[in-house]
Amino acid sequence: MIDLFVLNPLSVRIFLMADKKKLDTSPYKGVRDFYPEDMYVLNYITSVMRKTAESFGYSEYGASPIEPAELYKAKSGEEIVSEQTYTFTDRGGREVTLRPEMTPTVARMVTAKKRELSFPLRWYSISNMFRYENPQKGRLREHYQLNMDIFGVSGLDAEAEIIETAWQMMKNFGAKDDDFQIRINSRLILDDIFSSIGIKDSEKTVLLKIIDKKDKISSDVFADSIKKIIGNRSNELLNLFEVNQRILDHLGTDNPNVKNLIGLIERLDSFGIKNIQYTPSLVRGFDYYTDIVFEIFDTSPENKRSLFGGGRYDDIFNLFGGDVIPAVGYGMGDVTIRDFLTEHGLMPEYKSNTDLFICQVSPVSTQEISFLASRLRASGINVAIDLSKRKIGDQIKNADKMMIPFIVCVGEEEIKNKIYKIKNLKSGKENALEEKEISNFIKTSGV
RNA sequence: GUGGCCGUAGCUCAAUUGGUAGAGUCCCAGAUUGUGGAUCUGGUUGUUACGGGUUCGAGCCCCGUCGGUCACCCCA
Repeated sequence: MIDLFVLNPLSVRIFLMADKKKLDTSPYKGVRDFYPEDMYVLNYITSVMRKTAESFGYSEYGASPIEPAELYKAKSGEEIVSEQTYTFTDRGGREVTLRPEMTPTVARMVTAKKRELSFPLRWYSISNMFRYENPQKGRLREHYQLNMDIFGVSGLDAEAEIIETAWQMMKNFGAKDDDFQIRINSRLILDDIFSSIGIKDSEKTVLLKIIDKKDKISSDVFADSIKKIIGNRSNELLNLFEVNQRILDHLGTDNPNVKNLIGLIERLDSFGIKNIQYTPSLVRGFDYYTDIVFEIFDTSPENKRSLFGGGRYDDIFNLFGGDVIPAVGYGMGDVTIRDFLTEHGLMPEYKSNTDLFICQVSPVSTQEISFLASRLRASGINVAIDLSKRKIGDQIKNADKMMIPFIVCVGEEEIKNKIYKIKNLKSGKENALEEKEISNFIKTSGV
């Protein structure tokens, strides 16, 4: 209840009926408010993503965050849909889900217009995703995610390009080559290894799960877990996983999947991408990836984790019937990237989008400075005027707090002489200018 | 869904074995009715997350709920 009402007994009586608790001001569990400073960072992140994606010729698409629940049930296990997503029944009895990822949506869209789209297709999207689980570092209930996909190319050209965009993305965020590592593996190579030592399909799923954890658990636990599933065949498997190269040697360079992987790494190397690491234990879930998978890893000791990743997922189009469409792509979330930028000191400094703040000095009226502001906006700069009518010092202080780079105080003198002292709040320097010079001065100031 | 740690002023944090809440900062006013960050003076910070319980007495102890954080599960 508001204090004002508490003072008045009559009001108290009236509002007792409502007797509402004070509303909580914090955001819903696991989601974020974006105050201007936060929005600035999000906008920075998405602008780098957008710029990079478009520099490779990718077109932006979008879709509603709400989808029929079947879209996810068909693809992933029933458990993920019921326990890890926001799924509910709408008023019309339809079961719907807030999208936890973009891939099913984009596959749906591509399939629907397959005949009129010109392949290969290069698409990207920056959209929010939802998942229902307890928040932890790098994983909230809502996050924004860039999705980069290339459809209609079945050879390694697609993988090479998509990984190059990921690498370029990191470079455009200011990362150096040794800040991160690109880990690559092939699901098909794992399959070949499994069949070469007689692993049954029924054992594969559990085995992949353990292999994926190899770097997170001790080698003893790893060996024991493997042994538990495949018994005495584990010796051979563990031996192969001891040294990365051993797996490739075991299958031989005539193996088409090995050939493909080596070709991809050589291609990337020729682009000047050197921070690549063949990582046989890289699995990435076990849902729809069919061949090459890759992950971008943060190499800093404090934040050793996967930043984002993706791979080839040709089979997902089976869901919608019809022909298979080859597809390679990845998803990159804003939360992990934000952590990465913070960790590596790559966060941009906040700056207001307002270029100039006009302080009002009495007896000049708000109307008079409004006219000036309006003319300046027409000349191409963003201008805010004071409405507080407080002391000049306070007006300047507020402008500075809002990180507005320039201010000008307008009073009788300025109106009479038509000369304005444009003050740079960071340096404290003032320049006396005519009105028509102001816009150009600010635009070329580099602030 | 499970577990550890945590929750005191807008923010960062104090408060002795349980004895009715404090500092810095921020904010507001003034010194300074046309120029910010400095200094000085004065001023407001609060149902100690919420709800129960134990006690003469709870910020402190116990139970529950909610939230934060980290991890597990899972990973899109």
